[in-house]
Order: sequence, then C-alpha cells, then structure tokens
Amino acid sequence: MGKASKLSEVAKIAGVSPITASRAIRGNGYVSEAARERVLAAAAQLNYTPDMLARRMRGDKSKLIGVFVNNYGSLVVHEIAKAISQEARNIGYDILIFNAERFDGPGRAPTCDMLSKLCDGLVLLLPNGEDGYLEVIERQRIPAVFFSFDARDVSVPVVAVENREAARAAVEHLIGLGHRRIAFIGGSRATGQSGQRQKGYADALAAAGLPVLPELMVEGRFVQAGGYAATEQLLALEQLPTAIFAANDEMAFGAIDAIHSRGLEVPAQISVIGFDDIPTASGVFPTLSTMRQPLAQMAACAVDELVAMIDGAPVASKKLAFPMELVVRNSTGPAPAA
Amino acid sequence: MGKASKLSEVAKIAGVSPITASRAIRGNGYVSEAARERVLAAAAQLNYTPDMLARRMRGDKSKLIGVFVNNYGSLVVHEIAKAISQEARNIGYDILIFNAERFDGPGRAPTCDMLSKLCDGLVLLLPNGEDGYLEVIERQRIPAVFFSFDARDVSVPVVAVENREAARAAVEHLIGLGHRRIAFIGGSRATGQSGQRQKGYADALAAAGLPVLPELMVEGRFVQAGGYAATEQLLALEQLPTAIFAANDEMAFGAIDAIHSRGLEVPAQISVIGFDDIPTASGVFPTLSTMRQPLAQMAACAVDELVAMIDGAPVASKKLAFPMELVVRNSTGPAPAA
DNA sequence: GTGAAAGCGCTAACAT
DNA sequence: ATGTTAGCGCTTTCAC
Repeated sequence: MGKASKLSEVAKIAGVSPITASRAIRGNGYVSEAARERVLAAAAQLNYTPDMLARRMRGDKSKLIGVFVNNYGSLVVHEIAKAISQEARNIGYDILIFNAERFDGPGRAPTCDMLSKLCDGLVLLLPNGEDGYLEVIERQRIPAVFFSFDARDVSVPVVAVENREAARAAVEHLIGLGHRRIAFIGGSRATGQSGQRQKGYADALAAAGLPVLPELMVEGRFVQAGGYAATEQLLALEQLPTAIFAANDEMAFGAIDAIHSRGLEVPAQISVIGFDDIPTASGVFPTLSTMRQPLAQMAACAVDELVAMIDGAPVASKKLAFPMELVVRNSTGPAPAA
Repeated sequence: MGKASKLSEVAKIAGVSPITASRAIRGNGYVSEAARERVLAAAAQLNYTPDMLARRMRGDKSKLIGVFVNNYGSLVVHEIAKAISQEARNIGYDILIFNAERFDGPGRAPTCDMLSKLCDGLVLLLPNGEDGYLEVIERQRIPAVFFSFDARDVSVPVVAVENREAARAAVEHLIGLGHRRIAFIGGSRATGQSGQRQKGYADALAAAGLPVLPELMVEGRFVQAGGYAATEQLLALEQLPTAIFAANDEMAFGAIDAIHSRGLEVPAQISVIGFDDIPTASGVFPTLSTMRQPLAQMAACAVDELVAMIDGAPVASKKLAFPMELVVRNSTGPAPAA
C-alpha cells in the first residue's frame, strides 16, 4: 500500500520477465493470451502505472506540451493558456505550465532544460525578447512555438495577432467617432507587442492628419493599476484627451476606473477602447469596446504547428499573424462637442 | 551547437572521468583545484546543464512544487496559482501547473504519477472530491496539500477558508441592510465549498428568522455566464429578491450584468455580494462588495506545510481554515422600501 | 584525490 | 512466444 509499484514487481507476480510484462501492458509485441492476462491482473492488483520519467529518459514521447509563461499575472495569459490547453487536449496532449519572469535565471536553467526534455514540445507565451533562453531554444532546435511575440525575427514559428494593423483599426474607430485628441497607454516592451501597437496608433493618427503628441503617450505595464496611474497622468493635462486607446483590456479597466474616480463619464466625456477582448470586457460597466483576439484559432494553429514539428517537420522561421476584429460596445462614443 | 551536452562530454574535454566532473560541478566531494577549473571551463564551453530527469530518477530533489488544477477556467484559480507561485519562489521552489478536469482519467494517471515523482510535493487546487487520484495521494503518502477543498476529511493537510462562517457573514451584511428576500447562487459541488457556503447562507437566514426558500437558491457553476443565467431565473420570479449572494465573484459579475440588462439598478433595486475578492471586483462598476480571501497568507501556509513534509515531517490530516473579511463596496445598499 | 561498478525503471535490438 | 543484453544520464557506494 506504500510507494508506487514497478514493472519488475508486476512481472514477478505474473511469473514472467519484465520485458514480457512491458509488452503485455503496452500491447506491443507477441505475448500469449495467458501471459497477458496474468500480467494485466498483476498490474491491476498492484495499481501499477508506468514510470514516464524512465520512459522519457529513453527518448520516448511524453504526450506533454510545455507552456512557458513569463507574465503569469496577466489575465490574457490565463485565457491563452486555457485555449492552448483545450486544443492540446483535443489531440491527445496534456499541458504543463511553467511560470517564471525569465527562463535564463541561474537556478532556472536546469529546470527549463529538464522540462524541454520532458515535454515533446514547447509553447512560449509572451516571451521576453531579451531572455537568453530563447537562444537556447533556437540553437538546440527544440520543437517550439512563440506565442504573442513581436520583438524580432526568430528561427521558430511565431503565432501572434496583427498588432500594428489592429491598433490602427482601434484608433480609426475613435477617429471615426470624431475624436481628435486620442491618448495611448502602452504596456511593457518585453514582447515587442506594445511597440507595434504604438506604431499602429501613430499610423492612424498620421493617416488622419493628426499630430502624434508625446504627452498623450503613457505607460501602464499591461496591468490594471498601471492603466489607472497612466490615466491619472492624462487627466492631469491642461487639455484632456477625449479618447484613450489602451494596449490591453486590463489597462483599459484601470483607465475607466480612473475616469470615473474623477467624476467624469465614459464614454460621454472620454471614450476608452481596449485590446484583447478578455471575457471580463463584456461584464464590466460600461461594457468595453476592444479588439478581439481570435484565441481559439491561434491556439489551434500553435498546437498544430508544434505537433507537426514533434512529428518530424523541420523547425523553421514562420510568422503566423492573425487579424483582429473590432468589437464595439459601450465604452466608446462620439467625441463631445468641443 | 546542436543537442544539449552531457556530463560525459564535459568530462572528456576536461580529461577526467564523469564522476569527477560530477563532483566538480556540484562542489561535492574532493576535487583538485586544477581539475575543478578544467571541468568548469569545459562545462561553460559546452553550455552544459545537468539533466534533472536523470537526477530525479535517482531520487534526488527537484525543488519543484506541482500545482494540480482541475478548473483552470476560473479566475480565482489563477489568483491562487499566482500566490502559490510567489510564495514558492520566495523559498527557492519553482512551480509547475498541471491542468486537468480530473486526474484519474485513463491516459492521465501515468502523467500524474510522473509529475508526483518529478516534483518534491504537490498542491491540489480545488480538487474534485470524487477524483480517484485523491486516494492515490493519500495511499502513497505523497507530500501534498489540498487547497480550497471542503468536501470531506482527508489524510493530508487542507488549506481553505471558513466557507460556512464567511457565507453567513456575507448574508448577515445583507440582512443588516434591511434585506429580507435574499437569493443564493451556488457553484458546482465538486470541491464541497459551495455546499458549505449554502449552509452558511441558511444559517444566517435562520438566525434572523427568515425562511429558506428553494426558489431563491439557484446554480451557476462558478462561472460568469452561469451567474447570468441563474439571475435570469431569479428575475423571472413572481416576487423578486432584493439581494443576491453569489458563491463567487465571477457569478456575481454575471448577476450584475443580468440585472442591468433588465434595466434594473445595482444596488438601488437589487444588491449583489460576491465571494473571493478577485482583483476585478474593485474595477467593475458598481464595485463589488464581497468576502476577501487572504490568499497570500493561505498560499504561504500551504507552501510551508508542504515544504515541512518534503523535509520529512509526517503527512497527516490537518485542517487550516482561514477567516474571510467583509469588503463593503458599492454593489450592496439598503433594501428598497417595500 | 580519483575512478570503476552498480543501479534508478524502462524498453529496442538481438537472441533463443 | 519469451528472455538477455545493453543503455538512457546521472550519482552513491566502495575501491585504489
């Protein structure tokens, strides 16, 4: 009743050699009906489960996908991980989530290394472009996909949204509503996505002949509290913006909160649009206009790419960018009459 | 530049035997200064990292805590995992999150088994009371802690909140505001927590001499959409409740949403109180009154218990129940004059 | 101070 | 149809 049992024990009870027991359990080679039954019975009796560690050490598949996350705090990360988990499950893989700010820290490298061996393939979520571990992956040609990454070209497939184009669409929505003084709340620069979104913001303004003003571009670290603080900065300006484009939904929530705290109304006085469309976006008040990320499709694509590599396809550079959809809800409205 | 390098390669370059290289790298036995330096240089040159899989197969510690999650969809789970991750990190452990609805499924058992071997200890988050894997853990005396579980007595430590008492406090808050017709939205019964919260709800009503009405007790599976649907049921009643107690915040969001959709106001016409106090609770409008779970403390406690067991303390039944704090925000107010 | 042997649990390849 | 050998990468005896 104590520790887990091993194959040799099962074999002994069944009166066969370990390898025969192994064959019987995996239904692999030739095993007589009689022997097979004795083995299976013994296994059941001992509650035997094969040691995947040992199997994996021999190089067998583990049917496990590792998801490396470096910003577990964020809600999008949660949603993405959920989507990947579902997709993986559908095709017979389980996922293991490993969480660290960086993967190249001193004590962390062996763990990453171990997990990369344990898992058949890896998905790196929002990896930091400067993380040294990215190079390890590229160098060792480990089957891997980067998810939501826009920092630079890499030699593995990258699944992401069309950050720049989508940001532009968000801002064009605001411009279409008559807004002329539009602020941008950016996130941290680690994955390169915020930078692209900022470019899209500038693209839209430029196309409409509007100036790109430094005082209207603030930073909120992709977190709600950061969005709140960034918005307070904006609300302290001489001339307030009439609309805010936040580089993710969580910062948009913070922005709305800050605006309400000042006794102003959304969208009557200031419109707010987010980015990502996490589930909460439709549950808050006012419901949040935002750009929707096709997470399920992206997750499916990432998993498919990964499994292809696991099954032998070469690891190659490949950019899979998904378009986003504008979701208009109640946080954006016509610009107030000046 | 290809695959990861192994100890024997390092040893060959350094001109020593593998075991000497091993000693040098771990700084363990006697190694001459000269040999040590050559080994370290060779290791650096080859980018060598020890294979934890192989180490672990020999029974060494991995400094890894496994977090088994069976309802990854929920936001509380995300918060709890984050808290545990932080605590673990503080004392030199990393965490690995494994996500499955159940852990006793056919293909899943070997993976669970493997992870339980790979990790020094396990935290089971919101485990399903009927999951057969719980018994495996109890039987094999694997160092483990159950987190947010209230289904039955088990032979491992359990870290949870005082579900029944806290639920009672939430409802007493509503009663104190003059509410007499109070509804309850429960979650799924898997962890036993919803049941305890429902008992607390009934306790409070009974203590105030109020009837416990079946039509006021509905089910929302702990998810926002479920809370929405459950509230629609309540809003279809002949006589509406003036307050709703939801067994978690996400269902409370759904409830507020449903109420708004009917053109009613929170809390003017119907008060809503949640349970957990996830971060979004203070960002929505109206801000959500709820019961706060002392997550950081709970996580610290769980990790401490676990590490004690990893370090040799016996695995024993132990109930660690934390009190919750009432957080009054803007979603609860005086009962409307009948 | 260093190395050889043995073994963690499993299975492919090669016998028999 | 079954068993033997060998080896995945590492480290704990036990020798020298």
